[in-house]
Amino acid sequence: MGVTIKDVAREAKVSVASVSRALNGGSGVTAETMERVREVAARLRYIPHGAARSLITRRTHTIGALLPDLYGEFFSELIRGIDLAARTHGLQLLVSSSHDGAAEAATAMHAMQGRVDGLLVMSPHADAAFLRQNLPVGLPTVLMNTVLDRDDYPALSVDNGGGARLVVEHLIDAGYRRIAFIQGPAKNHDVAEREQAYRDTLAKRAPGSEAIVLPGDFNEESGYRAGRQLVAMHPRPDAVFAANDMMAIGCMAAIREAGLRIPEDIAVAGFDDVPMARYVSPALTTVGVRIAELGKAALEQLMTQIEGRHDGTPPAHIRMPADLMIRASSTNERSRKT
Amino acid sequence: MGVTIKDVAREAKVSVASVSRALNGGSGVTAETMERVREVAARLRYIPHGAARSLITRRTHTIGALLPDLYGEFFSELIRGIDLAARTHGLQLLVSSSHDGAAEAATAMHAMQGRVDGLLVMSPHADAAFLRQNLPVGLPTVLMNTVLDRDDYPALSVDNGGGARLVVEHLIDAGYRRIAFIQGPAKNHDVAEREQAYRDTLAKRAPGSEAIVLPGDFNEESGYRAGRQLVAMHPRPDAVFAANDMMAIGCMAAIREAGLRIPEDIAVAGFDDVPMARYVSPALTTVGVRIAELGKAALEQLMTQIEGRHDGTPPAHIRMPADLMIRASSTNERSRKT
DNA sequence: AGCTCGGATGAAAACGTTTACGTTCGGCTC
DNA sequence: GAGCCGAACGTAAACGTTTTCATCCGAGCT
Repeated sequence: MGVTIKDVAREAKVSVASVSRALNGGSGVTAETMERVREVAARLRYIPHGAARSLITRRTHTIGALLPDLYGEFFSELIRGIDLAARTHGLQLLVSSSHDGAAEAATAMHAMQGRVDGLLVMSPHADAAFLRQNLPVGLPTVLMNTVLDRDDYPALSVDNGGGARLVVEHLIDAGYRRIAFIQGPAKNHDVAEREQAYRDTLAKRAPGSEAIVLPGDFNEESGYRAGRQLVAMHPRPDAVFAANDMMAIGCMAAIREAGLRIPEDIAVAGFDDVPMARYVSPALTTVGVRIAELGKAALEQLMTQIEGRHDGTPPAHIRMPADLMIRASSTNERSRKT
Repeated sequence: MGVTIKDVAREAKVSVASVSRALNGGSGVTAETMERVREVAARLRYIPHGAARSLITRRTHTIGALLPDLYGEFFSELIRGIDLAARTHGLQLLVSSSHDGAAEAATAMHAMQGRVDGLLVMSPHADAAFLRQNLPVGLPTVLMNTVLDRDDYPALSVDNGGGARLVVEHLIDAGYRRIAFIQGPAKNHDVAEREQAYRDTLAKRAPGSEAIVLPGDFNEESGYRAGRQLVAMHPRPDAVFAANDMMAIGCMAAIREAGLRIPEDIAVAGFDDVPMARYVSPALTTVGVRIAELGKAALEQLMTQIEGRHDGTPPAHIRMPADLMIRASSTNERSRKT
């Protein structure tokens, strides 16, 4: 169907080898034949067949990204960071998302074999055993936000613990004491780290107070439900820290509906700093995680691996710093309270 | 480096042909040898080489998506729709974005050759001549939001004109008369359609009023700048229709800063219905364009083309309906005004 | 017993490239 | 003018699969 290198060779009256030389480096051919070949190739609209080419060069100029989802600001931002970095290296992006089950994730990984030069993996199913079993051997891989018992692969992740600690410290410093926490999806490792830091910081910095934990699933609606529970509690919490921004926003809606003021009656904080966070009113205090930077850093890490510059050092595990963004939803100037 | 089919064949003491048969359909081999081959393949962690396989099968199980950008709600949503549809067909997604120039877009297209079964194209550079010149011949292609003089390729696009008309009609019906419009990027075709409909509707439904057009570039900040200009005008417009939601939101900030009320002093409307639109206050009147559905529809269209069911009918050009979402930013109950 | 038929298997071609290796040929050095 | 060297070019192998075709073998039939 398509026009191949042979067609060009025949038309230009040279061998396929010369066509290849003329179109690539250009060394080893006369300026004249190169000219002629290029002209013919353009006229015939010859475009090299990617699969055939990468079969022999062992290079695909593509990197694969395995993500749990594509929905929402977080992944949008992550992909953007990866894509931006990828195109400075002249790479394409093969994305695969929404692996609900481990089997599906495995299939996606297998499908990458021979089509990518390296893999960026963010998957809830990606424990060490799973990876060892399913990763194509010898394929450079970098993990993102993945819990790993051993340091088999380089990994990047958000400093969930540090971010959550900053939030709780900020709330305590602002005088809030009964601070609730809204969880995310059950098996999410990021959430677990945030919750742990919430509990630890609370215990350390406000010894008398107890942890108040409500369920959630990262969606706005679950934040709304948690907010409904929250306002009905006795005694009522005076601050709430949601495991992500969307739930915080849902929670704010519930608080407003109950006729309470933010932050005078209840302060609200989130996690992620999605663009929307600064537009809701009051603007949402949250943790900025520089997601695009994480994507970029992960790709750079992958590139050093692909280009074979393993300097013998064991694979690094980098934590991306998380910044506290203090906004109106928690900046009530009130002094201590019981 | 990787383990190939030959390794499996040697280890299982059969020919590569039998390995291939055992691992694929399974027909043409004894149950016993199939068992043995599968065991060996699993033990060796054999994963077929995608490029080699698709070189001969002429199938990649991948579709390419050429997008101008990945940033923001619009593309996030679009990719999600495409991805969702793709995975029901068992397809991977090869994305390529941010082609600033035509040359870059052409390179991206060429890189797809031999790596995808079909192409989804959304590009400002994609006029008919460009496509004819750069699209790999014989590669199924569907266009999205692309202006085309002839009906060479099937295409899907948002009903920009219809959506904009609904907004302007709504504003006029609500009693607004001095309605301004904030433009998007200069060469954007969607924007041009929206602006045209704005002008037409205004002329038809509110004959006395004149068009007031401010520059913008789709970013929130340009909306803010337009808002600053807007509030300083004499006479001041009493409504503003931004070519997208982010600019509308920026504009709202400028209006609020000027001490004016929305919608009492100035009504605001946007386009796209990004998730944020319902969370700003007042909630933003806008046009919902079902972006994910557009992506899904485009992919389905592409699939029928790939599977060779061209039923002789000329390629369809489908318009996705746009729904007016009336919210608080424009629902001031005021009767006519000069 | 001889024949045919069909299923399991292996050898080899094919996919479209790149590249190692020969071959040719022109020009240079002596 | 003979010999040599290097550049240009063609031939063919290689990449890892799938698939066609031929071969082999055992079972069933006459």
